[in-house]
Amino acid sequence: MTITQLKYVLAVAEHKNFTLAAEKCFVTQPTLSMQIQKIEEELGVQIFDRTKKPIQLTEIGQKIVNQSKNIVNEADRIQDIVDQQKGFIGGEFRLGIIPTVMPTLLPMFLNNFIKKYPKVKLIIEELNTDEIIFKLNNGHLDAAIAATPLEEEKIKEVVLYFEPFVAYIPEGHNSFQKEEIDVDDLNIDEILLLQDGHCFRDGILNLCKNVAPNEKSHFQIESGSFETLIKLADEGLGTTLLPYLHTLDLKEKDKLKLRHFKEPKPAREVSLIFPKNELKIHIIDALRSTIAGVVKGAIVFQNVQIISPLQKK
Amino acid sequence: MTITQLKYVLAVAEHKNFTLAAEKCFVTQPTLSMQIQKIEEELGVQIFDRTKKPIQLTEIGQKIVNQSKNIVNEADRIQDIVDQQKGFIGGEFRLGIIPTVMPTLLPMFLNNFIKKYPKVKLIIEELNTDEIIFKLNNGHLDAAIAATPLEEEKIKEVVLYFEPFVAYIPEGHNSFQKEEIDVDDLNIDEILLLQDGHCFRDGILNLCKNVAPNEKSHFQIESGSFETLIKLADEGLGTTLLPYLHTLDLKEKDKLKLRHFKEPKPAREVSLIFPKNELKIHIIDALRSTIAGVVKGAIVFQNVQIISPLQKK
DNA sequence: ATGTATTATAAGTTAAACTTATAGTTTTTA
DNA sequence: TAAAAACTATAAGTTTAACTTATAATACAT
Repeated sequence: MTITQLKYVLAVAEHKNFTLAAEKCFVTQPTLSMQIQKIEEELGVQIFDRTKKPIQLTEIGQKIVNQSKNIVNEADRIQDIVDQQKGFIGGEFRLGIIPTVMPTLLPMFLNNFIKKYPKVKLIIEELNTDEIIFKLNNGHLDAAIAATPLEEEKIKEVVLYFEPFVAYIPEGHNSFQKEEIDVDDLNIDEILLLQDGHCFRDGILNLCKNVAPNEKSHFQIESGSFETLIKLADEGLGTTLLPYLHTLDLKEKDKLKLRHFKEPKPAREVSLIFPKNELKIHIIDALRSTIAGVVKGAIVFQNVQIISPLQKK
Repeated sequence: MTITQLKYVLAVAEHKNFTLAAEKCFVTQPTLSMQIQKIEEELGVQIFDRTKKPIQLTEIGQKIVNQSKNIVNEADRIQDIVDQQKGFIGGEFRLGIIPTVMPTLLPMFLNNFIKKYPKVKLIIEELNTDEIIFKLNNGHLDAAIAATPLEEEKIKEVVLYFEPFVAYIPEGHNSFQKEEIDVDDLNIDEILLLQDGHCFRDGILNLCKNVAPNEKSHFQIESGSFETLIKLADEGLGTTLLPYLHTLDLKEKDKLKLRHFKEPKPAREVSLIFPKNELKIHIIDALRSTIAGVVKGAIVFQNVQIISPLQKK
């Protein structure tokens, strides 16, 4: 059994097709057929059920594939270990970003980063906080950008910036006339929230003091995007909260409905998080400094105080 | 980079000697020299410092070795997965046993087991509970025998037997005259304990109601073996507690100093514990049934009640 | 049925791993 | 300190494994 054979197995399992998998592995199709026959013979089991079209994994095959992913992943880390020792900044780097940060932050730093570190191949994935933690722990992500603190045992957090929340108040609302609003002016029942799984939601819930943290809101409409929430608010269904960077993209007409909070402004802490083993620390640090550079110009509120640190779920 | 090369690296790291390592790998010494040069060249680092005698790992080499252990270990599990599917009972099986169970239980079942399952190569290691949990979680043990419940997330527990505690009271002691004693007759300050790290100690501490669980005993002599404790007790330094199976080996003279507890007798729960993935479940089940068979004849107390289940540390 | 897509087999080539023989080092010991 | 011993590296040649090209076999679609 060789690592190469395991990679072939994974390729076939992924593409369900020997010919295509062979291309992806940069070998010919007969090579794949032979090598997979060989490992099947060595183990004494059928990994693939070739009678089905497209090809299917057998029950035992699925288990072998799962374990093979571990092995191949662990093997790839050897090179990471060496790269870190050498201070080499390059290779694949898998970065997770939460949905409420992705559209505003990514365009700000991506171009800068890839120009400055052309040897790094960034693989960026939009994931919610739970998925990020899972994938950081099992090695399928090298780092991620998420709202913190998370207080996860094996994950280190480095704060990138504090982003204040801005209230979006539709015209008919009784707080619309105020220039600045207070946290207590808003009630959890009238705030439109993102759907479950977005860490941003946790932040907002903690922000609203008049609701016990684990008491469930009876409000049922929860959206996956701020655009939807804004439209719902405009329909008179409530108010919503936007992270500051999101408000920069609004239409001028909608910007009139924004109301900043009085000091101390509620804010979220956005951090770069990564496994404590610090395997790719050089790339992580390059990323951190690049983001710090672009954010400095965008976030005008320097001394934001956090009045509601996000709690770990 | 191949799994074979990683095994060669591990062999050299272990034996600090190419010639010996080559033997253990069933290849000639030049093969090892060449393959290790090759992986060093591929990674672009020196794994071994050959200027020192015996050969030493470089700093980066040590990291590579640690990661290689993971990879080789994970690779070996592929065969385990296949074996489980086939119901095959054989191959290496690494079993950890806590020190206070080892000398009494192992001789009882080992002979039976190796006769019944000659294809299994048992590798038995005496370890304390913390080490066992660590090694079960990282795959360096397949199963273990320990006092339970541990309530570890990734570990499953199957009770083997309940073993009552028996008090060992030296002649001069004021409880020596009693035929049966009560838990309350003993005080933590006078009980001689095993040194820290032995889970048995936790059991005893919980047993003594007149001491708060996290309050430290001011008694300083803690031994690593029951033989020492018995001698100390005979010197008038206190009493001690012995698990029932240990009392069977005592000299007749010492057996006179044993006092059984009144019902409900304090006891410890001894279990076979193993990772929840149940990779080698067939061997584990073979082990469980073998031990159950021999213990049935030895533990005469059938309906022992546990009055003080061991707490997780 | 016949063309198409896909996998398996056969034969031959290339490359990798291994062995034997020996040279070069360092350490031990007389 | 010279010789022996212990150990690692190199060289040359062999064996084995991996890979390619060519083609056969199989399943699927129209």
